[in-house]
Amino acid sequence: MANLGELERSVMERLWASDAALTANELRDRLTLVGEAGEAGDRSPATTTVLTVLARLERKGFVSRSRDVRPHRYRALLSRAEHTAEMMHEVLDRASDRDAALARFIGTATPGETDTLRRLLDELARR
Amino acid sequence: MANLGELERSVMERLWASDAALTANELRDRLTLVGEAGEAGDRSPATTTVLTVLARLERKGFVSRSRDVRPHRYRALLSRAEHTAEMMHEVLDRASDRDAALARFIGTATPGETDTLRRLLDELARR
DNA sequence: AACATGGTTCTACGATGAGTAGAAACGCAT
DNA sequence: ATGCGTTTCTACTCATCGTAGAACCATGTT
Repeated sequence: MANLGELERSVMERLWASDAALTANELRDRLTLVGEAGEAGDRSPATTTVLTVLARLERKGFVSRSRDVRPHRYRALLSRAEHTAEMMHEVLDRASDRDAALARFIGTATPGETDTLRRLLDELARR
Repeated sequence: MANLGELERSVMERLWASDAALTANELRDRLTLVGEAGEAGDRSPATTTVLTVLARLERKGFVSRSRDVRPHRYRALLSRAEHTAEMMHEVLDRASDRDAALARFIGTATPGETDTLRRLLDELARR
């Protein structure tokens, strides 16, 4: 799975943050590009820019589009959590020495993360 | 951390697989590009190509180079396991809802993986 | 000292991906 | 039929990456 660019990621972020499917214009309004150094106020990208990015995200399988309503509506295919988990598995699967990688992962995890993991594994066992 | 290209990844793979630091030529010998469709036999990239890639990997902080020996020797700065764990943490940190992401991660992990995780967390607690 | 030889750096080209958005085509309400 | 918002097409720029020749450099040999 190809990695996303900066604007693509921002778009996904807004889609993930919204329960409802959004239109290109709604997305444009929610997007704020970081203003250039010598500039005041942040801009938004043009609507066509957002549409281009959405088309690419659709082609890559990250968003789906409702073509039956007139301003097309877009939504993320996976939740942010699902997407993150998938990425993590992908990274892990790419490593040939999974156990060593997991050991490192646990070894460098925060206490909060290890707590969460313990709880999750317990729940899993209890079922 | 920028993601790696295909050749860059192959080079890292050989460095990870080798205990000793390698020279550009040793790496070239270990690299086998997938031969083109209408071709027989696999080729290796030119040595200069390998050197270019190594310079880029050095700039990106993935490999270190011994400049004091004449054929320079290159080695990976992180082990494959360390690198994988770092990637996983990076992905996880990028998600705003970590617990949900971890839940999905555990929910879609293989039994082997959950076993390993349990063992690791036990060890961690026992210490 | 001059040279040969292999190693390294410099430079560059082509391909691809991503941000950007105008121009053109489209669909629908009036 | 016209107009307006929406969508697609096309295209430019920039960065990255694979690729490698040309030029430069270090070292041992003659």
